[in-house]
Amino acid sequence: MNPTMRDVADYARVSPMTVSRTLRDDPSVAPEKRSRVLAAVAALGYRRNEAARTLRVGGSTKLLGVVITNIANPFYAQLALGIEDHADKRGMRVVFANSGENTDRERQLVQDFAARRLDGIIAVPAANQHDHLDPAGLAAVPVVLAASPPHRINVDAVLLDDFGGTYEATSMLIARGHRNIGFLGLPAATWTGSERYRGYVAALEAAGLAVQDRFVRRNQPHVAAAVEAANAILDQPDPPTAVFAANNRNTIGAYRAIRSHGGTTALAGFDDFDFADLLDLPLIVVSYDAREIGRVAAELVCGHIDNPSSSPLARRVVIPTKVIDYPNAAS
Amino acid sequence: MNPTMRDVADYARVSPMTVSRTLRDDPSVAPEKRSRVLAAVAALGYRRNEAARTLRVGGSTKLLGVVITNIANPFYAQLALGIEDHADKRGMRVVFANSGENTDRERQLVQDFAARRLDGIIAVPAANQHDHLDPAGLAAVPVVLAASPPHRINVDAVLLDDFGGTYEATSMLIARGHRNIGFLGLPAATWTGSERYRGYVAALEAAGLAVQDRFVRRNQPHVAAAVEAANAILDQPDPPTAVFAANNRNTIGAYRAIRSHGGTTALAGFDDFDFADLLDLPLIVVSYDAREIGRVAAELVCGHIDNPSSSPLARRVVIPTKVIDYPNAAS
DNA sequence: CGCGACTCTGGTACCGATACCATCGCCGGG
DNA sequence: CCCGGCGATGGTATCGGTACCAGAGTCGCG
Repeated sequence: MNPTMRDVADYARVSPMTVSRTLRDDPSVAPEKRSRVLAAVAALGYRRNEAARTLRVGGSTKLLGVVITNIANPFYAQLALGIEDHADKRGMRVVFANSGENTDRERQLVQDFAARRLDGIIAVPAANQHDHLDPAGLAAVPVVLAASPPHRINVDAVLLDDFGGTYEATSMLIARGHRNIGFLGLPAATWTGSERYRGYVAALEAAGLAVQDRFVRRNQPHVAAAVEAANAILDQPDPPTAVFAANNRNTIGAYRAIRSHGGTTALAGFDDFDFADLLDLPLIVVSYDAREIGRVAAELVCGHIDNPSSSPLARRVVIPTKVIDYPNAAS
Repeated sequence: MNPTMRDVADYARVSPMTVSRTLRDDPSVAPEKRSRVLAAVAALGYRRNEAARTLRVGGSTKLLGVVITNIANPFYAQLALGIEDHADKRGMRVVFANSGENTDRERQLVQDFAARRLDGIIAVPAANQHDHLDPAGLAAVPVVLAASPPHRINVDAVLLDDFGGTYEATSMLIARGHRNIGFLGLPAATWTGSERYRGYVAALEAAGLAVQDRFVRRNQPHVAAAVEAANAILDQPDPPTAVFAANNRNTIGAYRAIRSHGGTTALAGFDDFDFADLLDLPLIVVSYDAREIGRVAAELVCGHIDNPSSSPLARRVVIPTKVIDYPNAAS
């Protein structure tokens, strides 16, 4: 068994209280006893049990829970870095869990986080159903959403300008003369999915162009499905001369499909990625600072941790997007 | 304050013990009281305090700690997925922390994990100094290393065939007629760094070629530094006709440098990545199943959790590598 | 020299849940 | 009819720390 505080106390011939105080840096411990305690700690390899401490002190596990939909997406790695940036400053650790874009699993995960009494939760919801993310049902653990505004619950959120970014990139395709533009999207049940679609439609309408449903596919869960969907669009008679892809998975899929079709279709997509400027076809991407999203989300959730009464603010922070044009002149 | 078990007991007019038993699915609770308890739980929004439970039961936080060097590297996202695959099966959660390739921070993180009494730790060490990763100094929390064998401590490890993969890829460059081959590596103080360099040297020597130090750079912490190092190699008189890059960061850096030098230098690198087949220059990569590394590491650490006596096995599992040739014919 | 004030230390109870043992009521067999 | 046995329930101590309060010792000042 691991040594306990009492073991240290016995070894140092003091009371457990003196040990506790020493480890809490309480100034009211005589230097001599203090050093005896520290020597005992070293000799026994003692380590304070944080679970017990948490229980007594009545809170603060110093853990921040993060529920995301898909770790494999590099967007989330950046988000994680941003959250860690801020958590570190406060001596907090970050617990990750992957919902796999499944709301049931998401519910299970946040329940588990609440039972563990994590100090706060940052969630990227898998769908528009958010009842299970209400702090009221989660032992009052503060919740902040990322990439999606809350639906029928009252929490803060950090958002992207999904509509604006898509609108701008689609408009750029239109400005270059494209009149038939395909769309590879995300499920309409997600905020991101509906907003990006809305941006696409608005840009077309602003230019007096009609949305053609035969050029629209909205549910590709992985790259292979995106390739297939893009092929289906490009194989039609009188195919579009450009495609907008609503996230990195779809952009990659579309890229592969376009390349295998001769590479003459223009492509724009949401989410920047590492190699966007090294590809062998031109590309427009909607870029944003994913790390900043994490940082802001962590700040917001820590604000609620410090000041539990401030729950019902429901703030929204919108992170701007920037359209980047990679000409990628075939060398 | 959150409701406690006593509150539930009062509400349901039973003793706390009956509530505890009900929530533990103990069969010896009469159906009628059982349903009264469940009703009270629902009415009060009660949630069992896992910290208290852990304290009493004396262990099992059901948390697995993962210390990695750099979350932004997609390799770790796959590793994380593999770990989660296995952890999930056992109802465990995963706590992540980023050491930033800093051994002091790594020490601090594992100490913190031990103090929290996590059930196990999986670490990708930042350097060859492993004393702080010895379970003996960590409240006997089982430790498994990934991507590096233990140095002077006695723990299991999941390894990559760093030497073999590098040897094979370098040999492929030689087989294609290259005689001067540059090397962009990792710090010699890391296992991965020294093994991959060893593989490079061995392949050259097996072909009767000499290692030329002027073509070797071994410490690029990020892509920008890798670009610079690659430029420095390529700008020399009589430059190499091929380069081997020891990880994805260096491969990307080398790729950018080669491209800006006209794209005539051949390139091979360790780590596959998403767009390797979509670039506009040919490329050879050493590929492996990163997710499998995580899965195996989780299995090993769970083995020790189940059977704490089996500590001193010091098993090694080696995950094979596969060389992939992306011709990337400029379309 | 006496007394309050201040410093340091230890005893005790308690955070929330559960292991252990005692108790109570009920049943059937002798 | 009495007693052993069993199923259901509750009381109590405990896990490892820490808040709170009490007590011992020291010092300075009137």
